[in-house]
Amino acid sequence: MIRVRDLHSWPSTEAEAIAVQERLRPLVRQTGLDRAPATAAGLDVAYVGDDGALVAAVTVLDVTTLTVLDSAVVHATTSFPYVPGLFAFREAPALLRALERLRVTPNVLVCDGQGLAHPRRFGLACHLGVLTDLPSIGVGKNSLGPYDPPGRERGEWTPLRLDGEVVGRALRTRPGVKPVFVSVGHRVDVESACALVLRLTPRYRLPETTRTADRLGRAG
DNA sequence: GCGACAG
DNA sequence: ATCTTGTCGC
Repeated sequence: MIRVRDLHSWPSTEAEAIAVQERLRPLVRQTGLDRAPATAAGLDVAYVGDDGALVAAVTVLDVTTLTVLDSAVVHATTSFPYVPGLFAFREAPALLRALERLRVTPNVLVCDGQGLAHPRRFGLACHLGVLTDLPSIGVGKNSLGPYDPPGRERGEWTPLRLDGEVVGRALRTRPGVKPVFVSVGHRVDVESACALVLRLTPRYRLPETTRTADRLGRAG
């Protein structure tokens, strides 16, 4: 089963949150995946109306058949506001609780957001990866920085830069459709991350993992 | 100071 | 993220 490492308490101010990110950043590892992952987890959060009520959903898929092997849902309330760069402090607590409820431990976490493609190189994917010590990757629908459009064909990509540093890739998963933004979360290399994303996108722009998690979250 | 800014 | 119908295209 998945165990969450108690590396820090959850801050309530932006300054504390930034301090946590800078303290955990050195723990990120980019070592390549030993072998192609057989299972992958999709994580997503749905917001329900007024306050900070949300639903964290996680699904575990067989990478070959794209069949859902396991899933978990957690209803919670966030107090941390949405601040670009501090996204994890809003969604990670509930997502971690959902991960702890899984009966099947996935080989890799596919997060809905950025990994190293983050202002302090510690996006949601890095945070979840380090706290669970599981391989993880970030697949964002939008980029935090500018990027050159990759070729029109599926599989083509361009380097994603931030502050002049390569932090990920803008990857085309569907011909002529807006690319997704892939970056390393923990214990994976960019090449393996993109290969996995392509396996998870035989039909749609977004990985099947995030699609199933998204649907589960909306269903409640 | 002003605008931009993962979900 | 979320509010939202029809419509254009494969």
